[in-house]
Amino acid sequence: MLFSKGCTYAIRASLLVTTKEIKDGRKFIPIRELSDELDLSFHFLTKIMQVLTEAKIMESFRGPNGGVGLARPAREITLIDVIAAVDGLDLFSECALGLPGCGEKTPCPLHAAWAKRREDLHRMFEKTTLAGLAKELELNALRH
Amino acid sequence: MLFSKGCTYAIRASLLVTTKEIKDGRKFIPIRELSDELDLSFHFLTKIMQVLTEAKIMESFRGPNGGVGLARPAREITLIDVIAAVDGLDLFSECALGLPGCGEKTPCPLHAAWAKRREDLHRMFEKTTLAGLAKELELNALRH
DNA sequence: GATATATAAGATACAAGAGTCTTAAATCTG
DNA sequence: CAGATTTAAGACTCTTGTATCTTATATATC
Repeated sequence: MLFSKGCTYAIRASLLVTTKEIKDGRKFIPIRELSDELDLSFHFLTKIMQVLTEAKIMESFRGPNGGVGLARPAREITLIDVIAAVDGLDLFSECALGLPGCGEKTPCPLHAAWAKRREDLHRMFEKTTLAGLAKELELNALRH
Repeated sequence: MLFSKGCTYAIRASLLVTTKEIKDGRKFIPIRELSDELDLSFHFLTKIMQVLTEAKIMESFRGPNGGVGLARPAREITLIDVIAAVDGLDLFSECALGLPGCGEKTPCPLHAAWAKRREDLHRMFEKTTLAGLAKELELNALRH
């Protein structure tokens, strides 16, 4: 898999928070509500949302009417922010063959081809914002 | 990581077998020799080479002067063959968010962007042969 | 045929990732 | 203030990937 499970859960949950914030105008969404709708473990998602909170991507609030919400406007949060917080950015800097010395000066035979593509992937995830994905989701719903 | 460790070892070992076959004209290379030169566990590499042998990418021969060798000409073995045997091809067909229903008809918001790139990656690994990588390695050595 | 060499196969051990559970702390409501 | 709600934190378990070890089996050489 490209991302760890935790990372895909983080992306899906962030996106759900975004749409709820935009459509319902709510500031904090209970993690229980997110885990129910995404059909995944509440406790596991809690741990992941804590990581996003530490990374200043989310804000959290305890007690009744509490939950998690975006710490910044959805158009200012990119997928790279979420990926970096959960999985780190090794994927976008590592050699495809895991060779530590591989680089421009001493390339492995796959270096040129992979470096080009991993940078393209990095740029794509950097350009993709939660607001953009939410918009995309809405358009898909309309088309069905 | 893009590939499992076993998969990167498989690629590196296959490539080493290729260069030894081309340069020294030997048919079978002992796994011990490969693990020594690649600096990784002999027993682990043995298991991986068994997978490649089962997949008809390698041939093996026991006893003195035995070892493993390419089952076909190096220009007919692609990286996709090796990757498919060790890690499988899920990476090139799966949704980036791990959503089972994701596809052209019911796309997740990342579908279009990721599908394009994962197909490009697939084509690249499909076009890359062991012979091509060995050639690349030789050119790199000349440039240093 | 005896011995040494080398892979084959499978059992076992270790580590990391994924997921669960429990307890604590903060906050709101009545 | 009491009780309900909700996140925080960390211990714990389960599973999977990674790695090692042991015992077969096949082959070549002498």
